[in-house]
Amino acid sequence: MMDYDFLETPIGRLLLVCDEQGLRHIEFPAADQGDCIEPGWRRDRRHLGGAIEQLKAYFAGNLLAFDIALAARGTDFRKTVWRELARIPYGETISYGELARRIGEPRASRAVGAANGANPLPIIVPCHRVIGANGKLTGFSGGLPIKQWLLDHERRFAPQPTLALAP
Amino acid sequence: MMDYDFLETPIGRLLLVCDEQGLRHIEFPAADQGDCIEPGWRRDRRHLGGAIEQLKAYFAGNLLAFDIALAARGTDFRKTVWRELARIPYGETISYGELARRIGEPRASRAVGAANGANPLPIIVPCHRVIGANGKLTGFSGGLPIKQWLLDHERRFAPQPTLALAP
DNA sequence: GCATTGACAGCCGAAAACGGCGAGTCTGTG
DNA sequence: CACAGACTCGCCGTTTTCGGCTGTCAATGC
Repeated sequence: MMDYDFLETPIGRLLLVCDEQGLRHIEFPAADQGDCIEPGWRRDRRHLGGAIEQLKAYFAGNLLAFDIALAARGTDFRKTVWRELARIPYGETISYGELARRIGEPRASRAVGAANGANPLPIIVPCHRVIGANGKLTGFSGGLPIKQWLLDHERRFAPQPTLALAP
Repeated sequence: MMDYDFLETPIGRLLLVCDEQGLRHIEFPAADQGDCIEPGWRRDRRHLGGAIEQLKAYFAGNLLAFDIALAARGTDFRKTVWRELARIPYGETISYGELARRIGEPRASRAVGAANGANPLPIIVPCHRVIGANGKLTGFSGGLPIKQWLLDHERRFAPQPTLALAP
């Protein structure tokens, strides 16, 4: 049984989908003109409450780490990549190659890019924190402007490490 | 001498045909607009009693294996396939390729599909328990919805193996 | 009559194409 | 010389494509 509902955010309307096990899918319906809603789903936010609350807090700048049940489907490799994505702290960015190294596949940077593109839970699984080795943004399911917006937003609210200047 | 009669079931009206040796034919007359009845046949359920009783029990969920005389006509290859079909247990499914392997013709999966399509005794010879290797249903003489119905029905009444979970 | 062909309720493996990359090279500018 | 941009090539997982293998029947062509 799949439930869904929408959430209005500063970057547009989000479609959230979940089943009994957790959140399955987040989409930017503006990107696709279609509704992306399949027959058999029901509009019901009872099981989406936690996700909606945390996303609201995230966009308000009050939440640095999500904690909800996720139920993303994918191959083993992709799940490994997504798990590693979740370990990148709020406000930080790394390169595709660095992520490849972190999962022990130092030459799989390109496959990491593909796995990033297949991430079904953008924002919550922070694929936007991965950028090119040269600093360029290079791609995002919701469009590069949204990726930039998310990074700016996080840079604004990230806890600044106390500056330790030499006297 | 051929006898026939009809039977009302949850999936529609069935036409049953038999001769002295056993059941010859089962049809979904709704699918074809014609009556499928040939001149010379007589409407008489004396020799169909066993089949009708067992089909009723099957649809009530009280019968897991048929036991009636069958007189299906076909080539040797088809009869081999149909015999193998009858060995698939209630509530289980296998792929066309798996059935081909079981009859010792590992590369004849496509021919198995054709033989399935020529099965004159659907439901009793359970061609509905054969599905694509990817899990899709792909075809059934009475229409895919009925195939799905039969599989759901059997999954509901199949004896569940006791779950042996690690403590 | 008899051979040929094509269409089916499929499957499997190999090969190729395709990305939200990266490191290195080359080239044209100031 | 420093440097940005275009280009090449190797790398990797995933998806798509493709050919070949089957029995039967109906439709062809001879």
